[in-house]
Amino acid sequence: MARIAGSSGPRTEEAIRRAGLSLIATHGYAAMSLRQLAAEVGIQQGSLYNYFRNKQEFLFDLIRGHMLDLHAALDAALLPEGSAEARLTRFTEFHVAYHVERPQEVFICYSELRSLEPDNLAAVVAMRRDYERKLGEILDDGRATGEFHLADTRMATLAILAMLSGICTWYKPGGRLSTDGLQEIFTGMVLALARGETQALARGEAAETVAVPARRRGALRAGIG
Amino acid sequence: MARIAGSSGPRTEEAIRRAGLSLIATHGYAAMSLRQLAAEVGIQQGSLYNYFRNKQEFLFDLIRGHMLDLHAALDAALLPEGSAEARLTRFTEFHVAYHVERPQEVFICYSELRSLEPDNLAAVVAMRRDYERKLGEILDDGRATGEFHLADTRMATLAILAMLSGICTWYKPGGRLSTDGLQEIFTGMVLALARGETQALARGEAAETVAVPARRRGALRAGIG
DNA sequence: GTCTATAGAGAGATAGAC
DNA sequence: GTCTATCTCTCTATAGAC
Repeated sequence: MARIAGSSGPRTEEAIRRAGLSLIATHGYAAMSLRQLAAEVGIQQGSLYNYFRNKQEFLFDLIRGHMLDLHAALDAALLPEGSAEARLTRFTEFHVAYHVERPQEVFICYSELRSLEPDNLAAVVAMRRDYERKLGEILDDGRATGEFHLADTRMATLAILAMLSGICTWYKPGGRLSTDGLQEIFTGMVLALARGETQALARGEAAETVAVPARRRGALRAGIG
Repeated sequence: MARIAGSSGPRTEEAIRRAGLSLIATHGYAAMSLRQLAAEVGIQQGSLYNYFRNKQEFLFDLIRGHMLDLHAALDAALLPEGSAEARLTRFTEFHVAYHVERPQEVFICYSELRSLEPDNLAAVVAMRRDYERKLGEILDDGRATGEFHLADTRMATLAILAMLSGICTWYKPGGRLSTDGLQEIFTGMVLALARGETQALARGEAAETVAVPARRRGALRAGIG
């Protein structure tokens, strides 16, 4: 990635941001060296410190910035009123579109929580709780009105978010499905899940206990040492 | 973690395995140093090389070993015949139980794929494809028999696996729900999702385009430099 | 099989010239 | 704002005594 010599602060900052997102999403925060990052941007490693105080702060800025964007975008997209089904549909459409639009940032926000120092982690977790709460309220409302039949709205919240957020682990631009197509398919699945009401039927048919066998022995390379 | 001095190969091996799972699940492969690992086991860092040739091989052994266990356990648990609903129920019960039983290993198998070298990654991805295929066949069969009404069975496969595998990111032993309780709740949600058939209803109500706003400017720390 | 000691490479971060 | 140079630390991996 060649670079025009000379000063160009804002452009450099944006280039660092983009290169960082890409490198962290691909290799992980701990595995990305600042030398790699600088090379990708086309500057020297020491110059990075004009843009952050240390590597941890860089990660936190990326994640916090994304969370702020996400919340602002969600608040703008959500329906303030309407049926729970309509609101859940809107939530799902938004969530899918956002994940398709910025898969790297979303992925990092899940996968690099472990790399945040305690204070930074706490700040991000609080924002994430808030996001979960907004979905949880829709599900609770829908259960109260009888639109949804969920055994456990907290589990449903986690299940729906995991299902939708999984998109950023496999989505590639230019794939078989458009954003619209993905929204329609996932909206259908989420609504079906929330409407539920048929939980008990099939379970009796296969309700023997499913045991998980014990771990194999000698897991590490046999024959060494 | 104190240790009885002297030789004890098999016990040391198991201790390394367990400490490695814990450290990698907590901090990640790249962030775990072999000094940390050795300290956790109670041996010196150089001694680890009696148990693996290098750090990468250690990771691959952990992941491959887990995938072998997982496949063997799934094959033992799956119903060879029966309705698609019964087979999907059984699949879900198994998957939930396995994730509750070994959350660390499962988590590593998702989160550390990025840390595998190309050949090792290819081997693991192939095993994972096989696992997805087994779920995909159940969904296809159910759609053929009319038990399931899914717009896209490939998306449903990914969605169900993401939803179930998310368990290992938040499950802690001794929580509010037992394994049985989780199996029942998740089986209910998976079956409701698969039965579907109501996709188009609510969508018209909230079908305006949901736009994702542009990225904020100045994402990195303002005012530095 | 475990230990001590160390080689050799690469990491994050800083200083000062331009 | 960027560069070169370097400090200091930690990392993986190896060698050889016991």
